Formats: sequence, structure tokens, C-alpha cells
Amino acid sequence: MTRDSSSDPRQQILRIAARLFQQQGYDGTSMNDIAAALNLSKGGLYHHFQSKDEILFNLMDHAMDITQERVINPVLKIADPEERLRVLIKLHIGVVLSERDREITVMLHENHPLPPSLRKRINSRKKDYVHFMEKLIAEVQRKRESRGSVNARAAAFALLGMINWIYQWYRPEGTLHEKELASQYAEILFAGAFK
Amino acid sequence: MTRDSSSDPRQQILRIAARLFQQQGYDGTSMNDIAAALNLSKGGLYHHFQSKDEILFNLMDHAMDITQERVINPVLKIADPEERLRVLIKLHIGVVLSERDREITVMLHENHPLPPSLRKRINSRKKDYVHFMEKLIAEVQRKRESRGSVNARAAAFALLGMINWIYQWYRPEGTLHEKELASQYAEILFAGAFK
DNA sequence: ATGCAAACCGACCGGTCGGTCGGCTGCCAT
DNA sequence: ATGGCAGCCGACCGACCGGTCGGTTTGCAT
Repeated sequence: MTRDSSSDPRQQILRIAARLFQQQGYDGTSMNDIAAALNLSKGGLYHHFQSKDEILFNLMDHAMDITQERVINPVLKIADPEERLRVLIKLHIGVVLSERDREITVMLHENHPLPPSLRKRINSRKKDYVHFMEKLIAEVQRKRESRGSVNARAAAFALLGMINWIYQWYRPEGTLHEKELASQYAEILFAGAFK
Repeated sequence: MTRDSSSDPRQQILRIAARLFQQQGYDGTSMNDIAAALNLSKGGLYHHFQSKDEILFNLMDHAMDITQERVINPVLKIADPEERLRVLIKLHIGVVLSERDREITVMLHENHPLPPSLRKRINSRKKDYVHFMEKLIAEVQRKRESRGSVNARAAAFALLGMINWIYQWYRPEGTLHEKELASQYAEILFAGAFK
């Protein structure tokens, strides 16, 4: 198999880089750090990637792949819009909090000036996701015959903010955990905080 | 007047530094950049601040001062809890979007490893703010006799996320603007997106 | 006018960064 | 056996970084 991700050196480099970028930040992580964590020399590392920017771009692109596969695709199989939205919230939170998918928080936090063309490709994928959320919310609104007092676009950004901000404060040793967080956030979006 | 903020060189340095940090990031801005923007040499700049870290700390501390004066203090004058929460949302959004107060977004985004003691002071002020929000939400819940199905703490983090995330996507030339954003977000928190 | 401290300059330092390069090594097809 | 090439090493480069320092300018109190 030519696509074994565990042995593909590029995939492995991205995994390690994601961990380091998340822990120390993009600027705070040198190419030497990455190479050393892989038991590799810097020269050896440059055999697989042409630049640090290329690593960051592929990292972020991979983060969007993860979102596609672990959030969007599963959700698309659900027929009922309301249920679809609830599951989306749960899965999106799961991905943000996942110990494994560190690429996600790197993508959320780092807005390093990538070369414009690469930057546009990432931004475009992000926008697609917002639109997906917006349409889903609008669909639920239609089905619920809500008075339309809330703009679906604003609601999408609100939901995105709630969830994506979690990485800024979440600590595993804290009192709030993934499961309740998902149900709480869903409750807020569906009925507000004061039902 | 010894406390004229417009002529106090330290205040002016912080203002310029905030603008540069917001535009280029903390690591992407050199002490030379800051000095040049002030028509100053690097040596001259070090006459006012001992280190780059000291600038960042004072910037963040100032951001918390702004939050105190422009959000918390005005809100404390309001008697009715529900009205207090609505105004808090509006004022907090105003501060995040303010062209003038760039310190806020720098504080939101940069989590550069400050010396632990300084870091703790900032984190402590942030925590105070979360607690303030949480208590206010709990107060509204009590007054509304809500079924308590939503945890006030989770709601506080959700609200904080919605608002603080705005700087990540907001563009002045876009369709969503400050005023509607405030009313939309208040509506979502109070009654959900599907009333 | 003069003394003095705050403000400032610009050259400089050690160190680190992203990135380069010439050459070595081990595997695989022929 | 051998040619070729992906994978890798480690020494190296120029640029730039945060920070220092000795000396000069400036403005104000006396």
C-alpha cells in the first residue's frame, strides 16, 4: 500500500510538527526542533518539505481534511436537519478537543502570513465550512418555522465562535467536559441559556 | 498633568506596539519595527521598556483596564440583570471591534510564554472577567426562573467564545456590523437561534 | 550660564533562524 | 556487479533577532 499514513514520512512529519506548533507556536518552533523530534537532521527534513511554510500549509489543509471526514461526511448521512445540527455540534467539539488531531487547533490559532495563493486555498475551505453551517441552520429555521428574527449567518458565526474558542480555555482537569459541553452548547443554540 | 496619556511616551509606545502586534503578530514584529514606527532608535526604545516581554505584558494589562472601564464599570451601573447582560454583550462587542483598542485583540490572540508571574497576573484578570459573566448569567437565570438546564459557567464560556471569536472573521466591508451583531448574539443567548 | 538627569543614538554582541549544499549510504532494478 | 537515486547528514551561510553600552543631545531647574 503506497498510502499507509503511519509510514509515509510526510504524514509523520506533519503529525510531529502539529504537536510542536500547538505546544510552542509556529514561530516558537524551529525546523531544528521538528527535525530533532523525528530523529532527523535539518537537512534530512528539507528533503521532504521545501520550506516551513509548506509544512504549515499542508498541516492546515490536512486539518480541513479531518473536518471533512470526521464532521461533514458523517453529518451528511443524517436526514433530519435538527438532528444533523446537533450531531455537527458534537462532532465539531470532539475534533477540537481531540488529543490526536492537533492540526485543528494549529489551524484555528496560527494566522501566519502564508504565500497568498496558499492562504487563499485554506481560507476558501474555511468559508465553505461556514456556508455549510449557515445553510444547515437556515434549514432548521425553515423546518421549525422560526420567526426568522435571527440571521442564519450570524448564528453560524456565533456557533463557530463558541466551539472554536474552546481550545483557548479548556483543560482536561477542569469540571466541564466534552459530552456536557456538546449538550450545553446545543441547548444554548436551540433554546438560549434561560429556558 | 503628569498623567497625560497622549504625551506619556510609554503609553504611546504601547499604542503603536499594539497596532503592529495586531497587524504582524508579536513574533513577527521586531523591536526595531516598533522603534522605527515611533521615529526612535532601538536603543531609545529600550530606555522606556526593559524588554519586549515587558511591552507585551503592559499591553495586555492595559487591555484588561480597557475592559474594566469600558465594559464592566458602565454595566455595573445598571440595576436590572437582564438589561445588564444585554448591555455587556453590546459593549464587549464594541471593544473587540473598536479600531482604537487594538490591545484587546492582541491580548485575545497572543499567548506568548510570558514570565510565569506576569502570565499569572493576566490570567487572573481574565478569570475574574469570566466569573463576572458567569454570575451575571446565573442572576438572570434566577430572575427568569429558568429550569436551570443550562450551566451558567458553560453559557459564560459560550458567550465569551461567540464574542471573542469575532476578530477572527470580521471585516468592516462585510455585511454583518456591530449593531446587528450585538442584537443577534443577545437574541441567541436569550432565546436561541430558532425562536 | 551651568549643571544634571532624562532621552536618545548607533554601533555592536552573541545567538538563532530558515534555508543551502556537497557528499555519503543503503536499497533496488538491471 | 553496478549504476542510480531517494534519503539523509552536518557543516555552513547571510540575515536578523533581542538586548547592551558608551557617549551625545536636550530641556529644565537653579
